[in-house]
Amino acid sequence: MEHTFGSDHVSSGTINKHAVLTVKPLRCLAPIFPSAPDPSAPPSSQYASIPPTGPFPPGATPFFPFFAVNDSHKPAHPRPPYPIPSPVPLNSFKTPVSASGNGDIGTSRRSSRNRTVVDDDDGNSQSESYDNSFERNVETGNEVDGKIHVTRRKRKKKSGVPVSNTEVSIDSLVNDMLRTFNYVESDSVHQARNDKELADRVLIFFNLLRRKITQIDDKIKALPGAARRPDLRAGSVCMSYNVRANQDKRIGSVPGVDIGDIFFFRFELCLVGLHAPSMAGIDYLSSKFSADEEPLAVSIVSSGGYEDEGDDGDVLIYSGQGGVQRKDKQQMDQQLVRGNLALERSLHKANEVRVIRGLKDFASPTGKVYVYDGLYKIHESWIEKGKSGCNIFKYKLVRIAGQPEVFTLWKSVQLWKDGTTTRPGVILPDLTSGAESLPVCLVNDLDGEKGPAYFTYTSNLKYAKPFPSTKSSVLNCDCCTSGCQSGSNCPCVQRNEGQIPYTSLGVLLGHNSLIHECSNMCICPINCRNRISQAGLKMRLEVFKTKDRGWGLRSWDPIRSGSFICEYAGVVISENRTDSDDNYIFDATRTFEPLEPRPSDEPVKFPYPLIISARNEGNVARFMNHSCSPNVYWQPVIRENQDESYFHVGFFAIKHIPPMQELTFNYGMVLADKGGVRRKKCLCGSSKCKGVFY
DNA sequence: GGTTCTTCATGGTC
DNA sequence: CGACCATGAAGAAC
Repeated sequence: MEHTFGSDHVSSGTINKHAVLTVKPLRCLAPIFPSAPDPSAPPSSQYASIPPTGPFPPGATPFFPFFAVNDSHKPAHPRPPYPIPSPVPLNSFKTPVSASGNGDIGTSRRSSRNRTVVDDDDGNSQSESYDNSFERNVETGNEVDGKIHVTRRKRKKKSGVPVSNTEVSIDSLVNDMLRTFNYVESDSVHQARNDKELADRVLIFFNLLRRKITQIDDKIKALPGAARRPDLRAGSVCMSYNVRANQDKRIGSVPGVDIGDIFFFRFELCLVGLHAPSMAGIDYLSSKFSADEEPLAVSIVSSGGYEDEGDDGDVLIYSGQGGVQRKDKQQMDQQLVRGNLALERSLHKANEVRVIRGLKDFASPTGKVYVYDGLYKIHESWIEKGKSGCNIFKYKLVRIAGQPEVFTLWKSVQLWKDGTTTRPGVILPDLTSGAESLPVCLVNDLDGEKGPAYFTYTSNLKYAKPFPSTKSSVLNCDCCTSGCQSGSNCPCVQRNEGQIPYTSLGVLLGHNSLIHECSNMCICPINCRNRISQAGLKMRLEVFKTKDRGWGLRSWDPIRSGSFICEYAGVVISENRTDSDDNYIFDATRTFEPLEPRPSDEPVKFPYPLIISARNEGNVARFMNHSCSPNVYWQPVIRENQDESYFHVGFFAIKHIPPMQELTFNYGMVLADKGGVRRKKCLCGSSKCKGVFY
């Protein structure tokens, strides 16, 4: 991506804060504090004709704007034009299809080669007579049938293990997801337009599957004490069905993975080809595949398991592996074998080594976030005595110059959050003036502009007319005083087809048609798991001046894919009152590209009209710019009222978003026959850019 | 080719 | 909250 990781910060010394703070428009940003909508006013006739029954009326696509993966009902769209193999009941995801058959869902193409990409003598990465792209791989497999060995993945089969309900559920889930994602032939995942898109798709699939498996585990209580590892199971499925990228090990950078990209599971590193071992910290080319018959290190994960030192952003002291008896935890001398040997050889070969740093994820106290920190070279190695008195190998890695800042940026953000240092370029420390649960600062470290045009900050969505029937004194749910649970009889949960649409971390389970949240009509507390989008901002955001697209929005915190970011606040306006000069419009009547490849790749429409103007009053969402390859999408959420014409627009992360990367969503397309909407030139810079937006 | 072995993970429980 | 622990899966090594 084009973000520059703060390298262009104007130093704080160049900013006259006093002058900035006296700028009039911004001093007038008086917040309007959240207030309940007026229930006494008459209902809006604009939406009154829409039947409140069912998630969607007949004929409306339930897949807006994306698909819905739901194991509780079958997809409602007609059969796609291409042949879909009948779902093969997988015995278990652990033993995916051992039977023969062409085109079965279980068929996984996996060539038996184990080519590697190695450095030549000049230090340039070159392919060993083999192009790493999967499309090429598939081509070759088709053209020279037999040369590229097409095999099914064989897994160890545990004998005598009964197939549990959980596994049955997961099997059908996997089948559904593979179909929905059009991954029936595993190769179709690789129809991505570029490396980045491929890596993104792999991660999206993995995370959707992982969250769904978590949900099934929650529902079907597994044996107590049994460690449930949705990450490993989802990862294993991805491996089996070849939903992965950059399978061939290589030295140097990995296509589709940018420096600064973040990951939340070790398996994600594995699936995008950044670091193959599922647990081990050192990845290396085995001696068989390296030029000198010596192993060479390709990547390391520094995650806090050993006594590493990495305080300096450009130097990392990394400990070798081994020396710990895993059963009795006894310490012993480390040996110069495996990863340690590979690092030693890489020191002499002076090849680039990818470094992934495992940092504490402050957003979730239990969690860890892995940050790809770019390429390093090993400068020294030595042996020292560890705390236990045993020998430990140490390696000094130095970051190659000229790469975008990552670790130093993370450290800066931490200091800003602590209040230890001030964010350079701050114009206003909190443009919401306290209307949000967290401050949102306004920053310009590019030029002299002092802020956006005047507007009133509100965190609410205002309907032109209040809710209709206000016999809503009837409680929505009065069952869950400690928060609602999936699978319960809670009416709010039932409206979501029996499942709370969020994980325990508050991450959206999948792309739903419509989310029914609990509300202040319910007895459950505000921290109920079914009230994610009304609990306010959870991450530190900033509004900043972009290079060429006015003001934009980005986050100081890393964002997990599926996380709620904010809703679109403003004033609901009617369709015929839209003003072509209004640049702060959210328009649900436009057509939207599906997030994922679907049988028909046509844009889809949301079945209800909703247009919000945030020109005069709005929240942070009004600063989100358009992009043709966005990292945020929107999702209708119903809360106070069960009438589906009164929904909120919730924004969720499509993928993991590193700190300080601009948040963007797709504004949608306007049909050609509709006048009055100005086209604007799109500057998103994406390879999929359509050139214009509305 | 199968099997063993190793491994800076996880999520739960205490 | 930290220590502990059972369960894991990929891939190198044998």
